[in-house]
Amino acid sequence: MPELPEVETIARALRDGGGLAPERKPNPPVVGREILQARLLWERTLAQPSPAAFRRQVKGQCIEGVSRRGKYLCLHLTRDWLLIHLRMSGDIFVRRADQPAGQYDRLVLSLAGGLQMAFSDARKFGRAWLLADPQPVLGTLGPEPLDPAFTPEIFFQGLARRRRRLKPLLMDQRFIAGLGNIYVDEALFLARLHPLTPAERVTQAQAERLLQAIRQVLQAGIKRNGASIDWIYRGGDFQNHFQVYQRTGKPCRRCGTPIERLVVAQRGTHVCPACQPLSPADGV
DNA sequence: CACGAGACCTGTTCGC
DNA sequence: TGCGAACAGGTCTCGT
Repeated sequence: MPELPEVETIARALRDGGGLAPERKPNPPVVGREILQARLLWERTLAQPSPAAFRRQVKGQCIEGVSRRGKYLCLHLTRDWLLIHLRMSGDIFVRRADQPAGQYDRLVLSLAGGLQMAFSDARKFGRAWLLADPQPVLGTLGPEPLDPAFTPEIFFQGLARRRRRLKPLLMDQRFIAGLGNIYVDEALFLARLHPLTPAERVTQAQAERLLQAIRQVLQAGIKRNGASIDWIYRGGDFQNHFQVYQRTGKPCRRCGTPIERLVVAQRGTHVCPACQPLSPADGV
């Protein structure tokens, strides 16, 4: 599920209060609350440290703040950082302590004030880290796409140095942080660039357009509380505004040409063949 | 350096 | 109705 806009939505709800129960009913913020107890229901969810050390260390710490870096949810505790990556099917639910556990709960924190915060994850790909220093995990991430310090010029220089195709490059979290399959497809459509375009072939003007498109789709996603598809991550609305993602065969909203689906880097990829032509020189 | 395949997992949907 | 295949928002590792 979660790409940058979905994780940002969750971070804001944890910080400011908001819809995080399975039904997305408003909840009080978890910031400022003490962690009374941790329950680990699927051990491999914890990347670091050991389950015993985790339970011992996290107990009694207070959630001082919540932020996001790339697709990581970052809980700033009294002494440590609790980093959570939702991967494909993860979500965070806040409920009253007396409410029943969710079917896919993997890690549950009991909080002061009669609340619990659950890391739920049907596919068990999600991971959590408890670290004094988050740098080893977050340090490999590329720039934040919405950071004004990340200029079109820097982006263009980065593209010019790479021979990779645009789609796998934009999905690479070391190159740029936070984009996944949905938002890459949407951004490439907006910028009218084919996913197989070699990065080094992108002109300065196209790079500017692409960065602008990336920011536009991310901001639209955040504004609509993320995208909800299938049974995972409910509450978002951005899925109703997709231009190409999962619109195979449907008419392009710009030109009417049927949207095509191809596979790039083993991921389903959606393009308008008319709006996003691939130069013959760039091959397939 | 870049790419593809396979792993890690479970659930839903589609075709026969 | 049943059953297997395909597919799903991500990332890591290995082989070429």
